Amino acid sequence: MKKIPVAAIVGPTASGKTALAVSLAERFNAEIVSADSMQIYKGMDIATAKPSEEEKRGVPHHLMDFLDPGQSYNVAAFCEDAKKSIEDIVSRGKRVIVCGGTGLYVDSLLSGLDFSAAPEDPAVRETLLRRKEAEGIDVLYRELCDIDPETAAAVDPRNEKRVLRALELYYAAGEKPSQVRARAKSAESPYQSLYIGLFFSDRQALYDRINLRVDRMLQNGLVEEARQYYSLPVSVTASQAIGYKELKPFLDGDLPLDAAAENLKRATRRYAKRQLTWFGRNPSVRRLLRDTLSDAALAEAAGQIIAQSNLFLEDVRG
RNA sequence: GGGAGAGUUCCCGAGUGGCCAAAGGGGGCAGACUGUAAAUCUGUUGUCAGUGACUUCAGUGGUUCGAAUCCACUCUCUCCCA
Repeated sequence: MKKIPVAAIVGPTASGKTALAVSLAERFNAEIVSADSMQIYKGMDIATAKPSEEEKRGVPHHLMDFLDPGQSYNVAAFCEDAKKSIEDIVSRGKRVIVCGGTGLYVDSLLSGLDFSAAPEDPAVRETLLRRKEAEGIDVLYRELCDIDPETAAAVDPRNEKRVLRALELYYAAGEKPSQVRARAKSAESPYQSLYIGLFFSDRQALYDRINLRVDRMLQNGLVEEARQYYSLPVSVTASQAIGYKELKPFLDGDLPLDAAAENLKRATRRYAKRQLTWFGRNPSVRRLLRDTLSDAALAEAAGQIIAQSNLFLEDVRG
């Protein structure tokens, strides 16, 4: 079967992925599939730097702004939804550009991970959670060591989420987590992907952009958005968003706004660093040094990479 | 003017004679990452050569085999009485 060509724009937050993706979409007659774990949520606009209609310039964006913050979401759901979006786009003869900063989502999708092989089991999870409370994570980790030394070796004993998930996999699937995961990985990817990653030779240049962006968010009403956000129930997934939890102490009157804003900037910088680490280790990412490049110059450089790769040469429908 | 107290490594903050380059936290830096991933977790953080050396605990001088820790004076800050 012919693989579907997909260009992926990745990079840290505030690096200019959104604008770049829109430019490229216009140039290559593409639509955008967002791979962002927070921009999926409705109402969380300012904090997630969701592009405005104007910024989208008429380019359709998929998997953005479609879920209520009360709903949980995860990689598996993303991969499933993204697959459908891509099929839809391709069926209409358009190209696909995946754009987003959630590395796990992008990589899982494009590498064709089969999550049906690694099921989720809320009941098992619940039981494990309760056991953790009662017996402690150490006991569970030792259990994992007995069950699957290979997985145990790769998981830090103190990383409760990972220990729990590994055990969940075992009790839900009935076989070693390492085997389950190997199977999930074995499926061949339906995509032919070209990663373009935005990087900075000068870390401070990125941090300056982040700081500036947070200031703008505040000017644009982030505080009010945070108030609304806290007026309704939020899912675990949505509760992780950077932008509200940092402002909470201010909303509660425990911290002045400038201090809360500083914490928000710091949280964002750290997030960006993790993204840099994630995408930086991927050898198939074509690096573009963003630094002081203008949006136009950046779009031109990225456009050339895509053109030279012949990724979008053939008719998608083949 | 008189009295009380404090000055520690990027920051906060332990340490009151050797086990102190100095707890802990914060911050920084680096890394991991397969159904919560904007999350979670790890390592590292005086300098230099890599089992050692060197410089550091406001400053100067002193006591001692040995001081961040004791003494004297100096500087700075906080507080109380005038």
